Amino acid sequence: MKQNTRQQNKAETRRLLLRAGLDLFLEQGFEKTNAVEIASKAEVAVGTLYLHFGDKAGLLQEVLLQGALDLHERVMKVYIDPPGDPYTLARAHVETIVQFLEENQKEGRFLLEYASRRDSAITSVLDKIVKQIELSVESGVKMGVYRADINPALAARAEASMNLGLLAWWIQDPGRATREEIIETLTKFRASGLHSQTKHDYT
Amino acid sequence: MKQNTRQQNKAETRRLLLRAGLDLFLEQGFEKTNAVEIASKAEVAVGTLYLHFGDKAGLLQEVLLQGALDLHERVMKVYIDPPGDPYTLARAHVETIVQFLEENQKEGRFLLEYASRRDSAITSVLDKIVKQIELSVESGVKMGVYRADINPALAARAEASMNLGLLAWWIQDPGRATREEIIETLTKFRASGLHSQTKHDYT
Amino acid sequence: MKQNTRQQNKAETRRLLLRAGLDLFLEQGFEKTNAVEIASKAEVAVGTLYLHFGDKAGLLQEVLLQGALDLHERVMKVYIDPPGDPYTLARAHVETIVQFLEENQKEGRFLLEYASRRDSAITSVLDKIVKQIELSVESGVKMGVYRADINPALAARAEASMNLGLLAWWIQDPGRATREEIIETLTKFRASGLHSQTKHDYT
Amino acid sequence: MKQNTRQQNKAETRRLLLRAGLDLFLEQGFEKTNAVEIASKAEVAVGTLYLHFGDKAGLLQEVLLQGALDLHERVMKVYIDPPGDPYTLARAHVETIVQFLEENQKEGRFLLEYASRRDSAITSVLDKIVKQIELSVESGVKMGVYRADINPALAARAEASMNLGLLAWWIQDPGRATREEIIETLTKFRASGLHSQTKHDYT
DNA sequence: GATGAATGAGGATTCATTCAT
DNA sequence: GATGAATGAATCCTCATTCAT
Repeated sequence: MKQNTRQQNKAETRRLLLRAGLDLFLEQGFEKTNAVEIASKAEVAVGTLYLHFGDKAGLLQEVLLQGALDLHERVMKVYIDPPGDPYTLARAHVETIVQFLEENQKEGRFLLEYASRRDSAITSVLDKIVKQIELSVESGVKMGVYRADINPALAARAEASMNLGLLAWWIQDPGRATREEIIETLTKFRASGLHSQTKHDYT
Repeated sequence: MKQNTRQQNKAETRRLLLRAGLDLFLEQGFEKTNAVEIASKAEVAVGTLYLHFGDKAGLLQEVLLQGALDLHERVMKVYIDPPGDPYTLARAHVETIVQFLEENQKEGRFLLEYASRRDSAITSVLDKIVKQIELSVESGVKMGVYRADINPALAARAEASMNLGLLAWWIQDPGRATREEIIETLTKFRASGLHSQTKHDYT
Repeated sequence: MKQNTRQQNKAETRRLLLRAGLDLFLEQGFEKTNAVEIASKAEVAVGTLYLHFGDKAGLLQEVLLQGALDLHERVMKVYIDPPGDPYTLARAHVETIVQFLEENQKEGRFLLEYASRRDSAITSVLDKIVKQIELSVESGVKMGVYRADINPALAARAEASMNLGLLAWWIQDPGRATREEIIETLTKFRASGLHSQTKHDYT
Repeated sequence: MKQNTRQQNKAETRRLLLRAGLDLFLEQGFEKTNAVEIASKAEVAVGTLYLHFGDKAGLLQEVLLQGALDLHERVMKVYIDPPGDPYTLARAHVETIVQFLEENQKEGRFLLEYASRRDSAITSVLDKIVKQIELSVESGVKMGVYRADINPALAARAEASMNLGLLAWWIQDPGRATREEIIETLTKFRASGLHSQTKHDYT
């Protein structure tokens, strides 16, 4: 029992540090946030931060990983029992991300901010999401609803980039567009960019 | 004459510093690169860096600005006498960027790396490019070749994000796809994402 | 019985800590070895180290003292019933030390390493050994087998230094000389350095 | 000319740091002396220490090397035009060291203190001195004034250890013996330890 | 007796920037 | 304009030690 309390306290301390790190990294960026500040915000000693995460970068990785996993989990739910219709799937995918961003403003902003950084813990999670999109594109192509002349890996990457980029821009100042406009825009691009059609449509 | 030589030397020194800064920022990132290192690589004294750029951030701004302006100039050329057909325009836009990246690998990689940073000098240049895309979208809508139910500002931003994101990913390891595949993918998304079509197409 | 077991466990824990301390101090030096590391190597909690030895320095003292006492005990045995002949005594003294070093490589190396440190617990033990040598020198002088024009205290100190220094050097890389060569060298210096002889011998 | 002044100032700064380091390391030991303290004593900023020596250990090495080279130079002078008689050579060698210690109390004490530390810059210089003694022993053996049954390398090492050890002990409290007693003791050991004589002398 | 998470003062090192030459 | 030695505030990280369990 006692041991259990100790475990709980340790976990609680860890949680406090993760939250403090998230807040400060988001506010000021990783480089401008210093270790004492984080510890102080978490109301623990600096040493405790190093005890739990090894170094400041270790804390960043964990913060990032935590957020990325949360988002990943959400997005994956859409694919567990996916709507057959690509447009609906595209919309569900986009809506889930927007939903997540609205519920977890800080985590979301932070993730978007660091998603493009090299060597961040996010990269691998991002890759997984892209892979998932790729699979759904492939199945769409097989089913004949998506154009065959497309490279699913590239299309998936392009789409993820578009989502991330537009959302990062939007979330920095949500007054720039309504939630619905954002969802619409992204959905249209996705759905139609993949849909079968011929070039002569444009001439 | 002597004056002229001095001018030339000054410009040359500036060029050396910009190049050294670009190389090191790209290799190690801005924060991990220090002023003495840059000066040393440029084979001048640290003081000289401060003479030319005020401070380290000043050098970064100039490096970024230089690259962004070069890219911007290139992209703008496409819009001076644009092809009427949206698909061709989209392709020309994308091709120009890819071309630039291949000719200026380092500058390109660096720009893409910093494009998503808040407060970077690049942001304003990026905004200009986005604005240009927005105008072309608007004109496409007016001409009736683009769907009317689209927010040109958002579409432009979405497209720019997609370009940047996919290209950043590609340029980190060009073996991931051929140049042509990249151009194709981006062009298709752009052209079709904007083209008139109705939702029932997908049902 | 249970009490007995507890006693045994306590003694065992102490032994584990002493050994872990010895190993790590020898490998990395006292300053670069930290308490958690020692405890971890001994497979006990840090607190336990403090329970047994008060502080890190306390452990060092005990490690040193233990080794020094072991060595002292050995050396003293030679003087309990000493051979009358100075050469044989000198040889027996030297051989005992070499023997000890070979049997307790780690302890030995450690002792030699710290013997010259100021303020180490070893100093007092070393002083005792030197005193013992001094007594034997004095008795030799009285017996007329050692030259009278010598300061026994200094001679004893000189000899102890020589022993320690050469042995420390040897033990760091035993390939440098055979065991017998070391013993021979030290014995000769001792025996003859003290033996009566007149300066004109050398002219 | 200006450049020259700059050079001189730099050298002066270096000298100040070396002296401050020597003083403090001697007083408190390397580990207990901190960088700010050294810089402060040298009346420069901490950064300057790092500019000149890379790190704290770098300063220690230089201090040690400087002292060792000074001593080495002195000792070597004895061997440039050595007295043919071994006793006189032995005495000259010992006297030179004692002389040096008296003239450079601090450097001397410091050298002796650190001579036995592993991996100190001193080791290589000490090895050179030992090598020199070895050569003189070898030549003594060839000339027939030293016993043939001795390993010159070991004898040289033994003697150097003896010198260092006794001197280190003496210099810590010079009241323990007169200068003359020290010289006498070391000279006798050296001269007689090496001189030809047979074991049966002692039986 | 034993545990090990937490502490926080202390120390090493960095590096943007200055300024006398 | 150019130089580069010097600066010192800022920051990262360590680790001996404690104490509630």
